Amino acid sequence: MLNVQAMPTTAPWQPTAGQLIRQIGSDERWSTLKELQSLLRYDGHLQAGSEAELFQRRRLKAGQSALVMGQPFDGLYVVRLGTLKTLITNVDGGVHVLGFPMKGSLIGFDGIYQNTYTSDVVALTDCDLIRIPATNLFASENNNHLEHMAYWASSHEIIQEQEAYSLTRSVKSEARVARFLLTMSHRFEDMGWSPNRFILPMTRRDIGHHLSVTVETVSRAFSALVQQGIIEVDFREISILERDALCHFEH
Amino acid sequence: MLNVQAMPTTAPWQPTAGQLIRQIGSDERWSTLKELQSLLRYDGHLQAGSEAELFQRRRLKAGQSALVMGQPFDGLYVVRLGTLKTLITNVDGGVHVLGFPMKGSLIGFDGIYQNTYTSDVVALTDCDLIRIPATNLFASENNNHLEHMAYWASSHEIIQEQEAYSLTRSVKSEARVARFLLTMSHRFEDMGWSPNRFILPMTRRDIGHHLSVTVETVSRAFSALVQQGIIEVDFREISILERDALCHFEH
DNA sequence: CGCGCGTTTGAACGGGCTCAAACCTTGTGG
DNA sequence: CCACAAGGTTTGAGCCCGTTCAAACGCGCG
Repeated sequence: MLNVQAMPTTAPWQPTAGQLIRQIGSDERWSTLKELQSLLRYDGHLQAGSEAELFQRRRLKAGQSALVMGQPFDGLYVVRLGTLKTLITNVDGGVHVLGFPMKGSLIGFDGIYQNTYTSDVVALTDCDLIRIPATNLFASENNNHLEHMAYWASSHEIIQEQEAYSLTRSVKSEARVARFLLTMSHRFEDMGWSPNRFILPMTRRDIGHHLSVTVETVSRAFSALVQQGIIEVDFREISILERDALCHFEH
Repeated sequence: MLNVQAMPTTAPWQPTAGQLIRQIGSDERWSTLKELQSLLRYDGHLQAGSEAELFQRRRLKAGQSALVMGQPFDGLYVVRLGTLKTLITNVDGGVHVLGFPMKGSLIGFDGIYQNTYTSDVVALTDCDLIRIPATNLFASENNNHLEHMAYWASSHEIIQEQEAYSLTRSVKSEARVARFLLTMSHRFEDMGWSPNRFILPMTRRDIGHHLSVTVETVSRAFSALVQQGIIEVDFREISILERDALCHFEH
């Protein structure tokens, strides 16, 4: 399929080309509107038939593209399982990671304007997405609570971007990494996992591209936090020992 | 006048509380749905009655707050005239300017999630806003094309934020300032004014807070561009002499 | 006028980038 | 199963750019 990846200079993962077809497993299932509401934590009232309305799921293996910049908009996706990264690529090849969608995140919203996705979304782990087709979104004859929900959720996404925005310059890299870890910790806790011991699904490079620092700086910040006894690091596995100290950094 | 600037540590702007009432001038007029569509550049088809539907306008003098963080969501606003700044303030008083809404921009979208605005929006010049009340937005009994439009426009805003996002670290400050000037130039051109000669409505400090650099760095970047003969600067007035050279910087 | 604020420029410091090397993990093919 | 390759991670050394501190000037407004 037309999965033309944005490639820096060399080809990252070639296999993605043909796999978007194969990703449709035989054990494909469907999700209800009710599950969507639960994932998005939409507190609006349920309506009759919310169990009957079905949405297709989409499986992705780590490294596959969920959305490709430039492709025509064909709907929104809600993450049911796994972690992805949203990134934009400059003309000169420089990349910036906008965020790391996880369970309950809404992706593809940027494609509504001008019917084209404006960022790439790549799976970092095996993922399970729920597709909200554009047709369902805008063919609001009887029920427009679906659009309501997407509308509401996208507002949430904007806020998250704003928060991530404060992770820019002028704040020492160590503080930014500390804040990033707290954000991840909070998100893992939201998903029902341990907030003090988790495995980062992304590379140091991804983190760096998200925080706008280099790989080395991220690594050095981790080492510094370890040396202060605030966290423990074993490659991707992070243990938070002194949460208060970590919080104290983001000031 | 009530031009109380955002100040750290001490009380922010007390007056705003009572002023939201007084801002309603006597010469208040109304806007049609058709004007809204034109401002937002929404290319959807017009519907019957789009001339009849009326939306209240809201006048602001320079320095007044359009939206205050924490206040309950009561609708969206579309900028009809003037320039504002959207900013968030950290707990330690550090501010970050998310953007500069101008004619056609949609503001207040972040308030939909949890019914509370999450950022401050302050008028830099005298402004004229069009209010889209929450009641109109969500009471979509017969017409939901209003919500469609807001939905669509908010997607546009997200994209703009993404673009601004690439103005982070690792890009030399001079290049970021150059890019900022090009963005402003483009926006002025969109509004029908000269793209090569315009007056910046914001201070160097605001620009710095937007690009995450200090006032001095912005000033030095301007000076450097002047010295290279690329632009001319007379306080707030900017003249672009060598657009190509300016474009060449953002690489 | 004089105060506050915006703007500009200079000098010195420091933090993050660049370049480089070493180690480890992971996946692939023989 | 092992060897090898590719890429992720860590650490070090030196340099550059943006910050910080400081001072001067212009402008608007009370």
